[in-house]
Amino acid sequence: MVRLPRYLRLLEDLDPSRDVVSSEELAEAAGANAANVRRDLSHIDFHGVRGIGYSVPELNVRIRQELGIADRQRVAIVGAGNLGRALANYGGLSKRGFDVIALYDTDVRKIGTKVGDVLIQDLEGLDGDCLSKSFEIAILAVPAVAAQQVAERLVEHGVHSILNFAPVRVNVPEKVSVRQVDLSMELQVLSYYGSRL
Amino acid sequence: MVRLPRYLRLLEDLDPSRDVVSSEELAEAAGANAANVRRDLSHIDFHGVRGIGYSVPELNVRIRQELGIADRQRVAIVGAGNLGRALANYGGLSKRGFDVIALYDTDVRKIGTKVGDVLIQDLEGLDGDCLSKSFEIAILAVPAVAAQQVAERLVEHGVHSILNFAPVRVNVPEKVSVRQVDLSMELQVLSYYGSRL
DNA sequence: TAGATTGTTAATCGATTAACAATC
DNA sequence: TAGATTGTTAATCGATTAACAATC
Repeated sequence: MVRLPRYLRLLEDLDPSRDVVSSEELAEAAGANAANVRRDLSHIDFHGVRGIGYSVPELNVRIRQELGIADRQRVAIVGAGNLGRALANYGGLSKRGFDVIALYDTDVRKIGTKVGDVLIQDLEGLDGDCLSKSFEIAILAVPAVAAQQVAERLVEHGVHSILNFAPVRVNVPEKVSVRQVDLSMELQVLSYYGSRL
Repeated sequence: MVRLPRYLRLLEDLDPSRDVVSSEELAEAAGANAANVRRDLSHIDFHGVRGIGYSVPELNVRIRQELGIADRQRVAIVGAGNLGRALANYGGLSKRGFDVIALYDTDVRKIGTKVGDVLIQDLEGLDGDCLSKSFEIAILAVPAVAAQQVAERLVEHGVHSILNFAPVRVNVPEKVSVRQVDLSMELQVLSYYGSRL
């Protein structure tokens, strides 16, 4: 559920000495309602103590478990353009348990160079690479025209979660989950809400 | 409403010779239901012709109107790090009616240089700049620690829509609308859906 | 008329939340 | 016991959608 990461964020930001947190606090951090939080947590079968609150470390573990990020996750980025490079450089990912282990491009001038610690590799090599260092999450940062084709290749190689920054919807089998981040659509929605204030 | 930009995207991608579109097509493009589409459009008081469909050019105009993007929108980006630069360079924005007219940073080594066509300016100059070339939308691409402070300054200068890429929620007055794009949270949600397939 | 597609009704579903008993 | 806070009920609200009459 979409609020769990927000609860997790609060837990991480909390003073390390804190060992309990209330539904009230979690609600505020997530922009939700306290009853809502209690619902959510009881729904993932996590329980607090009446009159006290929820155990911070236990909740942390439980949410990570639920999100499927108990272990560090390996991520590949496809497309070493401006956006792909920015994402590869973004330190926040590692802090949150995601390791960018590969950056793919088709431009021979880029292949072999590095972005931060990450080597840019030939997209053609995807097949072989998958044998050694596999990843289940990929970030698509390629031009719109290439997105569908690349998505299909990724899926072929066992990727089952795609975060798509290309401004087109990609069609993938049902077993693959995709999230679309489209800058211009975000701005349009923002403009919509902005225009009715 | 959040689906309008998706309808708009289809209209733009449609063959220019097409002059009508059905709720069925719009639904497919937006990942929604045809009844849903008809609801949405009738809700913004836009009507089609029974047995025929909706007029493509008229719907295009109507949606833009509703989203508040009938005219081109001026956007400023704050933060000329990797992400800010990537966003400034992203051609897709202009195509969708958004002009990046300013890129702010506090790093004296960056100020005065250009990213594409956009000059990097001193954040301190925000006040004066606002007099000449004002913008109502800003994209926050600064480090988490600076986000709140910068957001407040933007709001002071009349910005009332903020797209926030910094991995913290910013607190702003009610009259300001904010959208949060948090890469690691997106990945966490993605992982959640991926892990239950 | 026959075919197509809208606009709207009515049913359904899920998400939200106030409220409060339970209980630490 | 008094105070705090959970867990859950029940009411409410809005979003979704099948279905179909309206009508081009």
